[in-house]
Amino acid sequence: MSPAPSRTSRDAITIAARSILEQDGLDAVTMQAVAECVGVRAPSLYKHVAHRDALIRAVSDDVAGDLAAVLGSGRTGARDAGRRLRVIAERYRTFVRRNPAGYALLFAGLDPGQRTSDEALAALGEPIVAVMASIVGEEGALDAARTFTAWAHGFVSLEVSGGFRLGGDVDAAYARGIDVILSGLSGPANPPSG
Amino acid sequence: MSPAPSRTSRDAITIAARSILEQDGLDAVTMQAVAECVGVRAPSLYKHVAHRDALIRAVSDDVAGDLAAVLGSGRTGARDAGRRLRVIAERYRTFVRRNPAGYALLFAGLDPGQRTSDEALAALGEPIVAVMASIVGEEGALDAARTFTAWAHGFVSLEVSGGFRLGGDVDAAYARGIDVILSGLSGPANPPSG
DNA sequence: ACCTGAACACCGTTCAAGT
DNA sequence: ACCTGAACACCGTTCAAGT
Repeated sequence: MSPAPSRTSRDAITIAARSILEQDGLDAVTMQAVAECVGVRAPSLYKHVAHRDALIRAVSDDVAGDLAAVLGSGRTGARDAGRRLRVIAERYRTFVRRNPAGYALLFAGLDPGQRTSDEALAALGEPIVAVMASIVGEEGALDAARTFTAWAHGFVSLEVSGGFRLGGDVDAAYARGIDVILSGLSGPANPPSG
Repeated sequence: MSPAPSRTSRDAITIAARSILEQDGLDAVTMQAVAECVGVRAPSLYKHVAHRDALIRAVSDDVAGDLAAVLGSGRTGARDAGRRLRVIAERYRTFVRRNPAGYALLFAGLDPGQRTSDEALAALGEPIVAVMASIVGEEGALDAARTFTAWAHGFVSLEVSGGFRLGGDVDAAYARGIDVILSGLSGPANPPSG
């Protein structure tokens, strides 16, 4: 009935771009490649996304949403806070290893308008802050969450980008790192008065 | 005497590229922009670098060398190991904040041939492993260095890419993070038997 | 109202021709 | 032996013309 119903959608375009990104890298996410993937010509994409940067941003938000869902799900699983933190850490690492290029996108864009939105970032940090509150108390939760997040982000980033090339048991090093941080957070340097 | 002495050099080209990178981002590091910066036309660059990727790689190695020099210099400065680690951590953060785009380059290239060389990486980690050896002993040094490096890399990466948008005292959070890790490394989870 | 081919500016890279 | 203009393939983006 309508003169020309859309042959594709913003969602389909975003999914296609994300798939190409993980398979062949950011440079391969070409307007032409994405267009071919959804069965259309490149200029048609501009009916659904403003420009390539906006498309990359959409992919970035998509990844952030998935990660937040993974981290926030099943929050009632483990009883003590230490175990909950370990569960979160494992989910975090698993997600990044499965979506390395997409995850890198979350921190790659130095220019504004392309980087992840504030709400998406807050959603990512929320479950971590919640667990930390029950470990170090409310007032130290943000600092503790930052320390944990910095370590987890740094570890998986280094792992994914090939920074751990000296072998050794990387799985064990990850588990050990959680122990170090948990121990340090309740150690002498971080009394509840902090 | 010689028919045509080089009007530029690989070093000058690398320095120009690095300067453009820090000022305007990776996308601005164009063969034409670099060429203009060294007073030559774009095709002439190919007498000194194989292609753009090789130039980016040269910049990356340059940055890695500078960072290694910063981290390794003056190793005899502080007496106790904890203070030495704090000094390294501060130098690390200062360097990254001064060379954000160059530092990001060290971990951006997922494709081989473009990422930092193994020797450069080893040089970066060496002073950290050395300090860790005097804190947790030889056998736990590599693991401890990885935990510290992951945290420091993660913290400054998040900071530089705008991941800490909730305000708060970021300087204090960094100092606190060092305390947490130092405390955790000598805590109950990490006895010398490790 | 969406799709398309053609066109434009730009970039990486090659190469024959200059000196 | 290095430099250059011209050329090629490719990409992002725009737009008039189709249906």
